[in-house]
Amino acid sequence: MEKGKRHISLKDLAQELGVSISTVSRALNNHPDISPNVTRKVQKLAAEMNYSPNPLAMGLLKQATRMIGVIVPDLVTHFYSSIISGIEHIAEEKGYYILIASSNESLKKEIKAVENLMKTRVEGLIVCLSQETKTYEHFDRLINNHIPLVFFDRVCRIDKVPSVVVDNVDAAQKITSHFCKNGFQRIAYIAGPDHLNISQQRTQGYLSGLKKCGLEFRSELLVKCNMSTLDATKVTAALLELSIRPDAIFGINDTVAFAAMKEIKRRGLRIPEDVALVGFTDEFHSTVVDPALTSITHPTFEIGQEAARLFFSRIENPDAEPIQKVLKTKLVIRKSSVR
Amino acid sequence: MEKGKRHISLKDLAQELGVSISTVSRALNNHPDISPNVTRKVQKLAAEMNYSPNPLAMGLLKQATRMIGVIVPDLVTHFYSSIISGIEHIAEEKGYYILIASSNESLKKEIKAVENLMKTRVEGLIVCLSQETKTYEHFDRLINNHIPLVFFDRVCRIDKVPSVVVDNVDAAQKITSHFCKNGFQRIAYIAGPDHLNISQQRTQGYLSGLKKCGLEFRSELLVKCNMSTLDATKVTAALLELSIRPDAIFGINDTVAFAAMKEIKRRGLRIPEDVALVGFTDEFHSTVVDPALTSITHPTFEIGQEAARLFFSRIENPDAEPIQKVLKTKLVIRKSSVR
DNA sequence: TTGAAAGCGCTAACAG
DNA sequence: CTGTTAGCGCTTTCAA
Repeated sequence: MEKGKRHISLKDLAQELGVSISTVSRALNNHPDISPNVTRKVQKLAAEMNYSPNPLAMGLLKQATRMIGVIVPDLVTHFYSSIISGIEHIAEEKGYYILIASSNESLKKEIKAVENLMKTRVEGLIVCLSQETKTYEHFDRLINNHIPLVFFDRVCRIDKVPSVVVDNVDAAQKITSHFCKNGFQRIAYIAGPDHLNISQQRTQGYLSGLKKCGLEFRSELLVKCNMSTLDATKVTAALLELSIRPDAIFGINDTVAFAAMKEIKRRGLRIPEDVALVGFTDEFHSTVVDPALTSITHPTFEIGQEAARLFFSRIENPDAEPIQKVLKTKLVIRKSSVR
Repeated sequence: MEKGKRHISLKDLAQELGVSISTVSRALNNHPDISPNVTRKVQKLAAEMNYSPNPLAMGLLKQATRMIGVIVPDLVTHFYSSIISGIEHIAEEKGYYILIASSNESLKKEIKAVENLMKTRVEGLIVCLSQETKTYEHFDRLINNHIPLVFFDRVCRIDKVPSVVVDNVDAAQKITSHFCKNGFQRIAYIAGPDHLNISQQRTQGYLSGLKKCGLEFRSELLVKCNMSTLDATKVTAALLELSIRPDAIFGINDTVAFAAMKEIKRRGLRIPEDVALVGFTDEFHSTVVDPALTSITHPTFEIGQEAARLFFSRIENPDAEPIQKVLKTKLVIRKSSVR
């Protein structure tokens, strides 16, 4: 069995049976014109010889590769892996494959990923913006060419592109209220870059949460970081060194929450006695740390599924108004935030 | 720009320039026969019109899709995601894409994944066996058909298939010696299923480690689990309930180590004072738990890179003797194992 | 130096 | 009911 003959083709079947290629093709597709006899024979042989249609040939013919490109900021955090699982789940049902690329939180790599994926003729893209992304020409090009596109979590152009997000305002508000109910008064928030929708919305929820509880907003308690461990550690340190330090902190995501936790402990402060802590993380990580971290858990798998569903409805109905799915998060209360 | 004309083809370029398709093709490939003039003109227009060759057409012609199938037991742990990153890194250099499938630790899904990936005409497979996999017909078929195959971490058929593993014997021995040097006497080991090479080898390292330190092997301290959190919790509980309980435990992987940690803490025992703990995990998880977990860290990214390299040398030289790359692990000592 | 034609695997319009 | 033909985008003889 040498190279080049690993897969059998319609031709092989046709030769074997002494009929034409088109007859075989029709029989395999249950075309009504073909006699039941022939159909049966063809399908039997195809099964025996383990025939499977060549997707390259199909793709070339139909101009459809049944591939979706997926771009995520990174591949190694649970958040994205789990979303990818969700996407894959729906894609598989539809007989689609996904091609995964990571932007590594870099705009340059994101642009490159878009280009590369388009070169491979994926039918469209499902994307979470990189942290650096503030310009959108690379997506506008797709939009103008009517190439199916869906954003999730970190999104843009929502008037033109379907998207899946969680209710970040609500989530941040839940956290603030929770702190408040538990008697915390000086609630700090470590935010991300301003241009990211998730950061803006969580800030908004933080502010409205404070107001709802009748707490005054103090600008020194709202700090920004670039969501790296290093930067998060630095801003946490700054918070803890305030003349009157916060008695509660919430971090915008996993990385930030864990960095904060380490820094608080490193300084010999106790959680939650000295400083309470809440993050946005997943089930697994939250329970493995000590103290177990109260956190907002994202419905990651569902986010992926929903994004894929939006993608397919886009393929089927390209001209429909783009919709935005907003999923609810859950606040899971653990030790890190209750005295 | 309606559907079906998103990409421009050689034909488009040829028409625009009033030359034949073959001339365009040659010019683009810098064929020496073509006049420098024409070559220049063609390449200029191609660049302007943003031409990129259709990989489907190429694949059909060359019977090579430039795609590699990757099958991992799961997508959501750092270990595999990071290995995938490594594979992707090398694949990208070579202009290859990877198609990822997860077996979810199930043999049935693994077989299905092999089938599906082969149907998409990937050029070969890079695989880590599922936990359930004890039979290998689905891989033998590939081997017999000379389809490039590489295994990593959990491997089989190593006389026929190149593979990448870590030195598990050495790693387990390191752990045992480390415990011993720190004065621990009753060292327990939570192993995985017998048919997995990683489990066998680590058991071997555990045993030789004990011997080297002059410690006697006690059968009640060597327990097996199926590497699920549930099962790991159960066997940890059993260990802790022994009439004379172990003063040190090492767990075969992340899941087991964390489950053990939780169970130890749940019973009010202190780590490392009452029971020391060591695991096989990655940097991130090990430092985030409390106490920080001494652990063997895998060179995950490199494992992926190495696997991809083996894959390509397989493609280039299909008949070479398959080799096995053995990578070294590192024991990173943290609080969980030193008194 | 260039063009025409065949063929990779498949479907579909057109003829019988 | 079945075969012939053209064509998806590309490379590569073969001819000119």
